Amino acid sequence: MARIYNPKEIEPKWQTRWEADGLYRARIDPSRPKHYALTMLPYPSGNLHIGHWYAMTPSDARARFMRMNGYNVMFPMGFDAFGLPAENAAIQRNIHPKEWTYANIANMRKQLRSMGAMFDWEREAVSSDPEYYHWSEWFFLQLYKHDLAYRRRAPVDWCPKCNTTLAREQVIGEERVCERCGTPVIRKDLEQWFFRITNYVDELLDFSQLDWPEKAALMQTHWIGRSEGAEVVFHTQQGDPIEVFTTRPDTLWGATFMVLAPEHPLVEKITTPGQKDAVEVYTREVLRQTDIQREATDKEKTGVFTGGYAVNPVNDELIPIWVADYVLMTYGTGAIMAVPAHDQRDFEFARKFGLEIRPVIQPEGAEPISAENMTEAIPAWGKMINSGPLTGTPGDQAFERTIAYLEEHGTGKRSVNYRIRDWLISRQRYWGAPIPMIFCQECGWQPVPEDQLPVLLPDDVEWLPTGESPLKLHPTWKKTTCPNCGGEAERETDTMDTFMCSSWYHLRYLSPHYDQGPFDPREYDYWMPVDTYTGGAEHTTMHLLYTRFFHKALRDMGITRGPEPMLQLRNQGQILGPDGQRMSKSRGNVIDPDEQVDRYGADVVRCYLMFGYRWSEGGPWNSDNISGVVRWINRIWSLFTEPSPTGQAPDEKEIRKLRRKVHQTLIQITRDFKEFEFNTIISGLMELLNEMYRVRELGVPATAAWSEAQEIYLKMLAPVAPHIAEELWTDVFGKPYSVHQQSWPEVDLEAAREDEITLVIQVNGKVRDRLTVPVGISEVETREAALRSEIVQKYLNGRQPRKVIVVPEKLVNIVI
RNA sequence: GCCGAAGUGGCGGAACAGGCAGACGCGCACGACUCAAAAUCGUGUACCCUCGGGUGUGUGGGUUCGAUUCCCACCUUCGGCACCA
Repeated sequence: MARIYNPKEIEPKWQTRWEADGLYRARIDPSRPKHYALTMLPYPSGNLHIGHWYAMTPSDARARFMRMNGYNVMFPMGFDAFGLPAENAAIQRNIHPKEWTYANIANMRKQLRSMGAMFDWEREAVSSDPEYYHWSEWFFLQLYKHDLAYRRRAPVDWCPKCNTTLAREQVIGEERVCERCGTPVIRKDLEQWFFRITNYVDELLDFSQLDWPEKAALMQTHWIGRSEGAEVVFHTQQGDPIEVFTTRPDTLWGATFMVLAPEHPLVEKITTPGQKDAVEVYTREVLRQTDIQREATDKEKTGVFTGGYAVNPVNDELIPIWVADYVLMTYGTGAIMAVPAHDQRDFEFARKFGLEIRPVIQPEGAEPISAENMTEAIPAWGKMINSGPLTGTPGDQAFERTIAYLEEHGTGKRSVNYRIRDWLISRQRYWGAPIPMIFCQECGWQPVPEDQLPVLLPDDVEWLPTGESPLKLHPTWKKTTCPNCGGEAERETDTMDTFMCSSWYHLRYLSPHYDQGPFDPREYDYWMPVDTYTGGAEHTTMHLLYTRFFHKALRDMGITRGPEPMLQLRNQGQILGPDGQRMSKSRGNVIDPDEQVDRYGADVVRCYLMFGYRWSEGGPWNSDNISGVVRWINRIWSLFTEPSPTGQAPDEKEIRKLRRKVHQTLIQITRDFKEFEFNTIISGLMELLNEMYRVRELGVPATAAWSEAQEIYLKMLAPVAPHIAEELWTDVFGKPYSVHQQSWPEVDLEAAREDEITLVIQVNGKVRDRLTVPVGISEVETREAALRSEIVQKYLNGRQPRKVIVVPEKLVNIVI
């Protein structure tokens, strides 16, 4: 009796059965190769988004494919559960962040289960659980012990809406807005905790061990921003050294003035009494401005003369020292030598304030440069001119020879600068892992002893409308004793950046309840590193950079091993609303996955998300296109559950054709899984189904080839549509449970082989004829067959071809 | 401004070593079934055409017997960076 395809019945049925049987439990098994597949964990915002489905279900399909290929696969899931939205809910709706977070997690677990993914829920980790953040704190202490965590007063970015500092990476775009809430950040001078990610910059620039998208490596490379150059020491007339960094030491003889950042510590000292008022007015004005105003690249250069002079160490010339806000205190030394002839910014400044412009580089083949005629700086490399002893040095040697000259004379040295800053991890918020440090008036900052971890967050907290951290306001929590002298002391009330928690979650999945350390070393030895990591490209310069740093720092402490934590990375694109805009509640274009699952079933939603897009690109949700997938799934159901026509004798040729299509599809789909090309996996399965429908009418269903096709079909379907595949395999066909424990089918190359091919005949590059020829036809035979073609004869019209190109088993091009 | 990626039918997309452009699907048209509609099934579907053929993968050039694919320039869209010395 044919049944109707009813995903509402079969999907929960199998989800329950798989879970009860522990089908997806990942256990150490040294006899099998392991595969650690990881997809970025969600923030428990309350509801799963269709974007989560888009990111996770193809990852799941691929993890399932790896499992069928003999790998012992771990595919864990958890929650990045600390963070500001929980506190905002607390302030707005008077719900405790813990309550809000854990209610959301409970809901999202349910939603995640409806995907039918092979998550191993026994390995679930939640970063806001004390048993998790115990070890976030412990990692902080290890970094502190190894001098990779330190406290420093520095100008930092502050989000006035979130009431907290942010890492440089969390300030987005030219508008310099908060990564979370989009509010423009302001600059504050604060004492904060930092991690020394800059100790690892050179290693972080090495991507040779990684199979990552080039784009991701490039973004990290740009973010780190390595520049090679020289450090040169100038001296003021009073004898104070001013260090500058330059990428163009070869232009040193063209330095006609110096510029200090307004915050530079020497500004006050070198300013002469006559310039004092002007300098003070200027610096005060600059410091008043927002970063956006100050760092706008199109604004006209401003600055003021200090009255002081410095000596250029290569020619002993006195050059004026200016203060200007186009020099940033946060990069290099906060001071520059200005070479207006060869740097556009210095050029604009010099023109505006009438400072000398002196060309010292003559690029090859260019007109001789003269200061009067220049309309812009000449940044190109070239022969050194007007450069004392180095005059005449060719462009390709200028850089090295100048550095050698500086080192010989003790006035400078080779130097490398980076754009990246140390990672600011202090957050003035409640809902995060406490920074386990104690301040004692006598002993200074002291780490919390490891046996006193975790420092627990207090539950009894209140929020003031000012948005100040409740930890700071708590009456007793911060009061403690100094671990060193036993005297009265105070806890650090700042918590850690949540990126700290997510820098090691892949390690917590190894053993989420282990209490002797952050993870069980036996699990580490078997499962790490992560073999395949998938997620959004927006995490490239934050989470992914932090995670790599974390792994390398821990490796140097002997905690982790190997060069990298995540070997292979793939980024999926983004699903937009049906209007092509980013989905958001305010636009009202949000697609709710629960609704879609309710309407079509999880298998259809999974397959549509795989079929409709290039996974790496994404695109707008299209509710029309899903009907193609609905039809396809229904046609699978019908073909596999309805009786096939009988009576007709099978045709050998059709049997051969079916087997060929089956095995060709298997080859194609195997490759597509490896390459993350999910759309052609589905279209391949659609094509094969169409072929099965075709031969069904031709007596083939009574044959062994038909049974083989059905079996291979369900195995290939299993990773993408796990429920219907299981239902058909186990319940309809009565094959041994579970389809998800079957091996990936073996390709029969003989069956996949074509025995004749369509030879394309071109005349002058245009297709004129097609011939059917046997596989293995020789080049000579191919050529002759093509020339015998009537159509070719007509074009030749008795003439000899000028040239005949033969591509074996593909094409002949006859040039007349 | 700098760096990078991408532009293919009405639409999503395929073409994986430079060798049949448009697989698969949506949509549309026509047909079958039906009193009718939906669902389902079948056929067709890049454009132009005088039915010989001609044109066509953002635009213009180049390399090649042959280019969606390689090279150069430009346009558009998206992503990253942005006074980084």
